[in-house]
Amino acid sequence: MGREKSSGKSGDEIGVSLPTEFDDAVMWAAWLYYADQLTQSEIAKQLNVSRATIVNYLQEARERGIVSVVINPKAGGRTSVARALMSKYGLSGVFVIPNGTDESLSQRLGDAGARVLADQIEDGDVIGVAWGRTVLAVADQIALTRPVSNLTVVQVSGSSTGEPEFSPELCTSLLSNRIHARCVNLLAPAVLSTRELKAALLAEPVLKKQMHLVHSSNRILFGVGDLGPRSTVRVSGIASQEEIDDYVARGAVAVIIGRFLDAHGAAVGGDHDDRMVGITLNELRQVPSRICVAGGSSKLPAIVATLEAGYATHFVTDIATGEALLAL
Amino acid sequence: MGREKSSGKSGDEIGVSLPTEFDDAVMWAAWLYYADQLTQSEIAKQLNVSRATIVNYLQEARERGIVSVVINPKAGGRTSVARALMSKYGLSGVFVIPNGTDESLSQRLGDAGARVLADQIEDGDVIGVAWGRTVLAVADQIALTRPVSNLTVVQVSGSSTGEPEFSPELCTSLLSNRIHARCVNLLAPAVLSTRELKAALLAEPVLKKQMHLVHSSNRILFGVGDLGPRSTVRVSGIASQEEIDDYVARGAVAVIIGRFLDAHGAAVGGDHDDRMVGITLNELRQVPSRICVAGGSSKLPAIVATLEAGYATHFVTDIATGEALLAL
DNA sequence: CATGTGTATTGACAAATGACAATTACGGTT
DNA sequence: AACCGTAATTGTCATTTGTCAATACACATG
Repeated sequence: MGREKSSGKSGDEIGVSLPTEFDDAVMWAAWLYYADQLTQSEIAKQLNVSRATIVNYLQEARERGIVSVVINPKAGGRTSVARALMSKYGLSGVFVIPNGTDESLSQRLGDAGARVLADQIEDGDVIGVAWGRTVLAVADQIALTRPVSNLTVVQVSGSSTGEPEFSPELCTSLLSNRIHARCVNLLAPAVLSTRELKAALLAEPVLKKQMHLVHSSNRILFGVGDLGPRSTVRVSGIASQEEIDDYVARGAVAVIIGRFLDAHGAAVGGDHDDRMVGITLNELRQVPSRICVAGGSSKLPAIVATLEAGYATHFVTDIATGEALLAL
Repeated sequence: MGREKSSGKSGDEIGVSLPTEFDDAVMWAAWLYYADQLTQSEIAKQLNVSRATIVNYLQEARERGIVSVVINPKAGGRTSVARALMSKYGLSGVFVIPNGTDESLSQRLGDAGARVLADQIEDGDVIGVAWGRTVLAVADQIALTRPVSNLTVVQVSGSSTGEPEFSPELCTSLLSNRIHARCVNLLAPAVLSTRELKAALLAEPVLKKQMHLVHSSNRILFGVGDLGPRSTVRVSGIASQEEIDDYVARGAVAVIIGRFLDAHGAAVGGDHDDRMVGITLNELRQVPSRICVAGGSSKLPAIVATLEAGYATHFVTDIATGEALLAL
């Protein structure tokens, strides 16, 4: 009576033991609850267990992805702010989330970004991934609601030696893991000490192959960094404080995927820029679907620069930032 | 204060008025509840309405498909019964739903079938649709959780003049409507009085075109009918009681898409069969993905016949029927 | 200007739910 | 056979949620 153990060695399982064995009980509880709309008590009666057990089963079902709640991304793009942003910046998709606490902003944006990305993903996609707190939040919360096969996730900029908390490698591998994709980490530092060394490294067959994959991404996910004193770039280790100050002196207000932008989104190049390994801004523009996730008042000028120059095709933000962008 | 009216003629909407305008409030309530996991009271506070209103918003969000609960069809296929059925009948997918009341069986099967179909649907699909109570239940409950474009739904058998409650036309048009697909109704009766007339009709350019589309379906959805006294075929009007009795006398135990099968799934042909307009059993086998939805003890022999002969690639049933099939 | 009609909203109550500590069952080990 | 540690299960209670009749509101009509 009740739920059979998941040990799998009981007599009625003939032959091969399958890898991901679902407990029938969990699946059924989920079905009866979410599809048939029975109450937990009714299900408990039917399965001969206590209601509390059903609560646990349902939790498990949600955690294991047997059931998931999908919020139609089309609907998110139909709020008034989202539509205004779409027309103002010529974006093909915008998702705006409601207000919440400031501390949880990147978490909440990550959730939204994850849903937007998950919705777009198709068989055979090659998904480029940048890095940063927000990108990591997306990677951390993404979950596919339908089976997709043959995905590749590729790191689009070299690996940094600094802050490992939201490194390119971590963002890439976490995301690929969550969506069961092939993972390609760029086997190169983000910045090299000379252009010559960079050129030599990129000439290596391994890297040539990897960079080729970077350039063939059909989607890319990135955040926007500002250049304030506590900003992500300043702790990321991709450039020294002096180098960053130099970029600022030359008009930079934003960073995307390691590249610096001025107030109108034009590239701010230079020696340091030339020594960086990763997708360039012009290459970025070649990617058909470019999802930018960013929000927060401190990033406003940086976001404006990014959007104005058309680096994104899809934009995920919060309502406060969205309204501020429209007010400008 | 509160929710703005959806009249759409207020001043802040410049230019074109978009067709499906979502109320921001509904969208936000949905987001805050399902994504941010706030309680209804918290959301009510934030949006300055009563909690009861939030309940209504959330209901509306579910009804309008802004949020939907998806049950991973892969998981449904991993219950022990589903896997046993897959191997016994060589099916590539099986979904088994738990027990419930007998009256609601076709509703519940319809829900499951709808989810299985919705999960499979891809851009550009041509979906053949048979008819019957179960097929109608699928059509009635299907909802896409992601945007899919360029779908065609095509009626795979002629239109009957009998029972209009679950006619081929209704099944087809309802389904196509639900998934925003192009709808192709076969402009011909299900049965003609002579073979010659049928041949003449099928020679018509319009029908030639339509039949060509039928044959190019890449998915097909059908139910299974038995031949008992109260069965669907007997009220459908596709054949007279005498004709049906004749089929039975010649060994028929099942009907799928208007075609009669013997106990092992072999076609039971004859004059009446020759006069029918619609996909044939051999043509059916050419369709890559064939979803069969059926359950109930009275249909057991009919289902066995259908599955044994390999007419289905995917099968949706209830646990009672599933276990009975395994016990045979 | 009163009146009707349909829809959106609310408050109050009953039901359903989630959290958690206590309890029980189980597999492996002396 | 007794023991132990882990994991599943349960009872209880505070919180959250759904329902429903009553009310407010906008808009059209006589």
